[in-house]
Amino acid sequence: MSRKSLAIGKLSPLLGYHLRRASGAFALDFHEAMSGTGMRQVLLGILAVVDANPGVNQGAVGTALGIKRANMVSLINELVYAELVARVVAPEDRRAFSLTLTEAGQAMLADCIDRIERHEARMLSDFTADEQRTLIQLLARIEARKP
Amino acid sequence: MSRKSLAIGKLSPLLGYHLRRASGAFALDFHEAMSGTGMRQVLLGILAVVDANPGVNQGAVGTALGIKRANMVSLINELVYAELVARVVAPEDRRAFSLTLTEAGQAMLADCIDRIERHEARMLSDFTADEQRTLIQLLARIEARKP
DNA sequence: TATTGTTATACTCTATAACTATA
DNA sequence: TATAGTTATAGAGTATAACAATA
Repeated sequence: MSRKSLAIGKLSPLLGYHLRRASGAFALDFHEAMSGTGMRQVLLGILAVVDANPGVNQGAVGTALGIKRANMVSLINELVYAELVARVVAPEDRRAFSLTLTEAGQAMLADCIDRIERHEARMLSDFTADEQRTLIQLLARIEARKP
Repeated sequence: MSRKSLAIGKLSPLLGYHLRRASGAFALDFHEAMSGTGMRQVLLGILAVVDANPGVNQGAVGTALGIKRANMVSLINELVYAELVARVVAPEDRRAFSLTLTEAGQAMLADCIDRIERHEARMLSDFTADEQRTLIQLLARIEARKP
């Protein structure tokens, strides 16, 4: 029965490979954790950034999260349609939209953050608090390296 | 001119968020590094696993890399069509395919690994060797957590 | 002219279900 | 009946280019 697990060869010393696999594992469990909420990783990112920056422009949210303008459109449409985000023309620049969370959006964010905390605790159950901090700090330095 | 960068709020302590962003940043630079080769992250993973396990079955490669059987089909087709992978019916199980790298496949893998090493060196230029090892080890523990 | 958001579009990755041929 | 691979299909993320309205 014991199926010998395969060698990954030249992939093993490559950080990019491990990043991809670890990120995929997290995404999969994240997806399960969100079951029933309708939320996905991108949407939750947007909710969190709008929450932290009420009145922020649509484009600025995209920039903060690495989402292209063109792709923001339908994502924001989804959130507005779900009545989680309110979108009004920005008074000081009528080209732009000013975004805020609705009450339902705030409740959704709070619920999802709860779920995510349990999901992360599950994924990281054999990591010390120190290891978790180290990991986040190292990853944050990689993100920052984007020119 | 200085555009204030936006707060990411409740995302900041979430490991999953940082994993996703760091993995995305790596994927983007990986893509540039592969320019002209026609290789992508998944395809390179397959080449590396076939290289490390000559004669391996198609399904086993998928399992090792977390790729579903159904999705392996067109990926292997691509590699066979590009004459990087040779696919023959497995002598001991005629349902299965036995995969090996062609000479062109070995050359492609070698070229891409060179490019990837430069790409990773670029992404990790301000990381010590110790930090890189730590990061890989922590990530590998997350991958292993997949049930 | 530059910027904000929009539309249209295409490619890739991933997922499920139903099928075939071998075992 | 179980497994290896296949087909068809759908959802999601991301990319580019051309456009309208506003600055």
